[in-house]
Formats: sequence, C-alpha cells, structure tokens
Amino acid sequence: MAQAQILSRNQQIVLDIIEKAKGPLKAYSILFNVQKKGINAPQQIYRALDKLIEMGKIHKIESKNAFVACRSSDCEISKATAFSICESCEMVDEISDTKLSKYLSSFNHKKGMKFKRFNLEFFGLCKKCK
Amino acid sequence: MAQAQILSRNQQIVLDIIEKAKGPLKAYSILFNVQKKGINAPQQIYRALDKLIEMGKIHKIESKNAFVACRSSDCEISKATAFSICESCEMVDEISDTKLSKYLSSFNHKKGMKFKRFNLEFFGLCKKCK
DNA sequence: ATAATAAATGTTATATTATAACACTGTGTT
DNA sequence: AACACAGTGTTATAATATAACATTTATTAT
Repeated sequence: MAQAQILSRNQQIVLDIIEKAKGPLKAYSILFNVQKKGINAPQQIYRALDKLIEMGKIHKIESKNAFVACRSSDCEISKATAFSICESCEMVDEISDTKLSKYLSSFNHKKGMKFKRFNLEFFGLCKKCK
Repeated sequence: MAQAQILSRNQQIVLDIIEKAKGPLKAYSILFNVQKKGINAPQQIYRALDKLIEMGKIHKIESKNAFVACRSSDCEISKATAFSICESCEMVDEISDTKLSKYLSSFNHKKGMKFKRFNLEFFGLCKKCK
C-alpha cells in the first residue's frame, strides 16, 4: 500500500485552494488567492502544480489551461484521465468509469505505439444547461 | 455532399504550412514562417487557425498548443479527435479508428450529459523511440 | 552529529500563447 | 447606392508559462 504523500507548505496551500473550488482553477487565479499567504510569484504556483500532478492529486484540463482536484478513489499517479466539460457553464466533471478506462488502456495503436497515459475530454451540455 | 470549402488568402497560406509540416506547428512558428508572405501579426494567424479548425481542416493538440492538418478521409467539422503523441520525439499521429470513435461517440455519462465532441490524447513512446 | 545530497523556496526577469479593439477592404446582395 | 458580411491589417495588451540563480529546509549516509 502506497504511503500517504507528505506535501510541502506551498503544495498544501495550492491543493487546499483547488480542492475547495467548485470548478477548475487557473494558475493565476490560484496565485491571486494565495498572495495573502505569502506566495508572490507564478513560479511558486507552477512548481506546486507540477508536483501535485505528478502525485496524482490534481489534473490539468488541457483544453482550458485549468486545474481540478482528483476525485477518484485512490489518488495514485494518474495515467488515465477523462473529463466531461460543459460548454455553457464550464462545469468539469471527472469521469471514473472502469470500463472506459480499461478499454482505452488496452487500446492498441496500429502503428505499434505503447501508451503510458491518456487524457480524454468530452464537450457538450450538462444536465442543467441542456 | 458537402461543397469543397473555399479558403481565404490567409487561411490558405496557414493551411499550406501546416500541411507541409511533418509534425504539429505552434502559432508563432507559423507566424515566423509566413512573414515573407506579408502576414505580420499573431491575430492573422489565430484568425486563420480558428476558421480552419471550424472547417475541420486542422486540429489543435491541446496538450501542446500546436496544430496539425487533419489526415482523416473526409475533413468535415471534427467532433471526434484522437491522437497518439510520442513523449520522446514529439511525433503526433492522428488516430482514425472507427471502433474507437463509435465507442466514444456513444459513451454515455452517468450524470446525463449529452456530448457533442471529444478529444483524446494518448502519450507514450512511438515505435522508433521505444 | 555532521557532512553530503536532494527537494523546496523566493525572486527577478522574460518567454510564449492568445485576445481586444478599431479602422479598413473587398464582395455579394437587394 | 446602401447594406451586410467575411476577411484583413495593425497596435496594444492580456494571459499563460518558464529560465535562471541564490537561498533555505529536509533527508540520507557516514
């Protein structure tokens, strides 16, 4: 069993903000939110974000340049991510569907590529906005 | 049957560069490549890119902020995109796999979201780099 | 305990990616 | 002609991300 990760000060501050948020947060919006805690520069945010991603605590939504907390049961290093994104309200929801994950993890590209990781982003209208 | 799209001058210039390229191109690298043709400003590139994406002529690789020509048989508006990306040589390959596409297009999110479009990016090592 | 190593921090500067805003041009209506 | 519309050119600026370097803190080995 993997040992619980110990986070550094800045990593914890950044993770707290992202976990409290209702939706994806952008790096600079995180920065503005933590300036009262003594974090002043983008670098500090991006470094924390990088580590948190490595740890699988958060994910980056590539199409939005924004970051969300990982909600899947165990937060190991994430090799398989999928999200549904509402194009109206911008809501992002992590999809944890075992079948989907298995299907994609075992997907074999004709050209003989061996995959380590994938990221899938679905776009549409959520239940509310529909 | 959809009529062949007529491209504007700038759209054609940008598409030509992207089609000639071996891999994904970034907006500013396109810009530097077309300055001899009288295109001077990022806006002109981004406007062309936006239209070309709308037309399905090119795709954006979100994780790289780069653009590739669509290689799939018919270049209609693209609602279902998938790519394999080599983490070593940065090669990007469009995956056109009917089964995969059908599987994902019919994927139904529990939370009742209706999808219009998806983008999938696989990461790993290509045959050469393996 | 201490030296050595690795990880994280703080800071300034700068690179890269992308959009806003406005004036203008060409083309096709009606 | 008057109008609408898509595309263009241009200047300025916003938003996202990294480089580089000095310092501090934590971890490990001896």
